[in-house]
Amino acid sequence: MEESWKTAHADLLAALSSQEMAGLFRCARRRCVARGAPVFEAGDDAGEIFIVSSGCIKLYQLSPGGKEIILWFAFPGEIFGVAESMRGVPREISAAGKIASEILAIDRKDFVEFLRSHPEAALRAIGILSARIRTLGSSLVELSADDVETRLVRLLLRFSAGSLRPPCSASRRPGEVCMNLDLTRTDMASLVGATRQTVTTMLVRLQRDGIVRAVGRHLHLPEPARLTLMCDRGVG
Amino acid sequence: MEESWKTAHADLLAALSSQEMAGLFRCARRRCVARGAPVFEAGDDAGEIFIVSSGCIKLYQLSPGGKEIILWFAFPGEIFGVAESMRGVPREISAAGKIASEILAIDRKDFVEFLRSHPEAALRAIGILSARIRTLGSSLVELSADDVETRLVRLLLRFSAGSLRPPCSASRRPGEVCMNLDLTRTDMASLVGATRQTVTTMLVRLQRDGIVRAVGRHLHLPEPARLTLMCDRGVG
DNA sequence: GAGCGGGTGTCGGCTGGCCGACACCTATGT
DNA sequence: ACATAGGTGTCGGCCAGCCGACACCCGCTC
Repeated sequence: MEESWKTAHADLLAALSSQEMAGLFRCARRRCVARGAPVFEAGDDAGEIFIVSSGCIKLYQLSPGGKEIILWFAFPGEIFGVAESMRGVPREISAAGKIASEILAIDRKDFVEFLRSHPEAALRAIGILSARIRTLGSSLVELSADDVETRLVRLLLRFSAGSLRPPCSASRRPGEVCMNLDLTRTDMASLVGATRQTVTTMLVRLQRDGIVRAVGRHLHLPEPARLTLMCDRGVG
Repeated sequence: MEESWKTAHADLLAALSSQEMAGLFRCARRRCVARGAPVFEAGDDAGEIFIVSSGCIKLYQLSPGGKEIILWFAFPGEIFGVAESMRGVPREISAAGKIASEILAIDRKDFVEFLRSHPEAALRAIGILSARIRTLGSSLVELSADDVETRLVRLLLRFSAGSLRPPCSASRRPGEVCMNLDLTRTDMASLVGATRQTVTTMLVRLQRDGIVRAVGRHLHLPEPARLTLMCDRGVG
């Protein structure tokens, strides 16, 4: 019954029979990715697409100035590396393991052939890409309209809401949600388009106000509803 | 021979036989959109997807604070309104005519059926969405890494490079490109994530430096190469 | 246990770009 | 001819957030 670890991006395989899935996986190569190790980098040939089987992959892009901007994380079940691959252009973004991970690599031509012969899967893929477009679009809007605090709060909500992983075992008060993907402040800064220092300061303030609670190495949100409220105020 | 008016987003129909295209268009309703008139708005039911047949449609999103952020423009041949429609959720963005336009509306279920029965078209659609993902991703990176001037220059290049429309008839010096989609300063500001005033100031400076040239109501870029250079400097 | 590297908290100075305000200039319709 | 509306140029005040710098803390390896 606990299906909620899946994200909106993840359901490519859901519509397939186990037989079809096996067909796709037959041409997949299993690959290990160490923490911090690159899967691909900007400029590489985009000959493969990937599926995360365990761990977490960081997708990021370097600005011309060398600053690293994290676009999103790919969790187990999600596909990544699709955009450039399906257009036949070199990689524009980079991917690396956030933690030690295991992924499946599939040749572009195999994947294309698979989509061609499985229209349902192609429609799924369209749905996944659509979701990603909306995520990016909204990030864009946030970035140019909200201040850092709001963006940060939204980030916290996003990464706890879906409960991408099982919640931590630490004591939780009723209603409290757990953000157990432990991001460094630098990661958060890079996700939110701010500096490490600013993020630190904001988080300290949020803790002081009882809006977030530090539990061991990660964070809890005692009153998610209050945070949601914080984000939506704007016009009034 | 002059095919270059098409954009990367536009080639959904390219792979189809004229017969297949006719099949798709049979279930399309032709619709006129006045300048400034809405096609759909955030919150609406996303029951249709659209194809621009003439004119130009502005796709934008309102921030909670009411600020309008332009995500992109859809030009003749391009499809829009796909993302929400393919996921079965209400519209999150809004669309309105930038100028008087004509569009085709297709019911979601007809479009899905079409994709299901035309795998090539589905693959095309995936390519189009992929391109859009990359565009949005890059905008995100720019927005959080570059200053307003750089972003503005990049915008000018983007909208002149593809020569989305035939160049203007005014005299052009050799090598000079024409940006004949006349955006207001406010539009540019909203595309670039800045205020109208800042954009104005920047543009005046760029004109003073001979980097852009005002021709009647729109702009020319005498030395596009120099602009490209401006954007790429960063690390060095 | 010394040394080191990566993550964190904090401070002050500086500034890009936001905000509000105002004057001007062209269309457009009446 | 006038009015109204939308687009443009410019100014000064102001502040959120950037930048550089430094001190601390923890876990790691040699």
